Amino acid sequence: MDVTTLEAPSLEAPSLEAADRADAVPDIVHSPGACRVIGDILSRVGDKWSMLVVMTLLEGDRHFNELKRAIDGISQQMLSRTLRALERDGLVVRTVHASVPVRVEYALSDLGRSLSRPVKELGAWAFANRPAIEESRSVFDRREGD
Amino acid sequence: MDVTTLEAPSLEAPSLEAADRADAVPDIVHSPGACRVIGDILSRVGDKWSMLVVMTLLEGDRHFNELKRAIDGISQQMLSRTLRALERDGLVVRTVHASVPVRVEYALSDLGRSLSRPVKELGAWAFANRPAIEESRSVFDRREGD
DNA sequence: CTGTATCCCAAGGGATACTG
DNA sequence: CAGTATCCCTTGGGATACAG
Repeated sequence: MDVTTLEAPSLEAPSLEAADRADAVPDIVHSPGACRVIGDILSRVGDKWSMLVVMTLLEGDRHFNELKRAIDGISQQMLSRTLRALERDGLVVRTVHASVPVRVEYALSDLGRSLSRPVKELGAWAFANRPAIEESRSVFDRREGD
Repeated sequence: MDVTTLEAPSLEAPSLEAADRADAVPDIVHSPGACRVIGDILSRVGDKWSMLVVMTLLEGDRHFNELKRAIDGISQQMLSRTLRALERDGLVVRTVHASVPVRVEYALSDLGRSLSRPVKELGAWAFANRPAIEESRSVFDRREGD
């Protein structure tokens, strides 16, 4: 699972079967109310913590502090909020083990796992194109500085 | 391009070739600095306006007010900011036509078009699973109300 | 250990008015 | 037409402290 392997995937040659599938996706933007829906889902999936939690849970179930340690950078507050939001949306399943020190396990639901697919694609895109984006930014900023 | 066709795609049977590809994507979360990168890209791509602009531009080049009208709901302010951010990141190309009433054309760059693929996937997921999410929410909220 | 509550600051984002 | 600037309110999100 080396990150460097990410440089390769589908930048110019985007694994045609996948491209195929994407092209088959109707243009949802132009349907009535699509903007609302897109905005809605994005505000859920689009915040970094949700994605990070989902991606972490992809590897297996985790307890609260395991998640906190794994994601690190996230505050208790945000982890708690994020998990409840994900649970509410049915993406994450919360299981309380009524042992002496209470343990709570978080796991992805099937819905959550299905989300991981497009999310990974986006992550892969981000990783693959980050150099291009940063290059573009520095060029832009340099021109601004004239 | 009927929206209803979106109900179908890959909920339980996620178009296996696509699932295949996603599984082939390395787990970027666990590489050093991955969180920062993901968060960074998400804050760019994750805000609804950016996505909406990209998806609108997918159909063809647009002028400022054409975009404003097409997306509707967006303020001048945000459209302006969003376009500049997208331009800075190299996702959108801005062309000024020095005619009498100044016309500015916005178009997707190759990078922008490549982004549209994962973005569409996410949009399709959102649309396909919205019913499940809303169902889950209402169940969750009802239990809260006990 | 697993949270919830409070405080508080910074960023997001709309409305409006003004400029080239 | 294509913006930039200002004002101002809402939301995101961190730190800390407290509770089951």
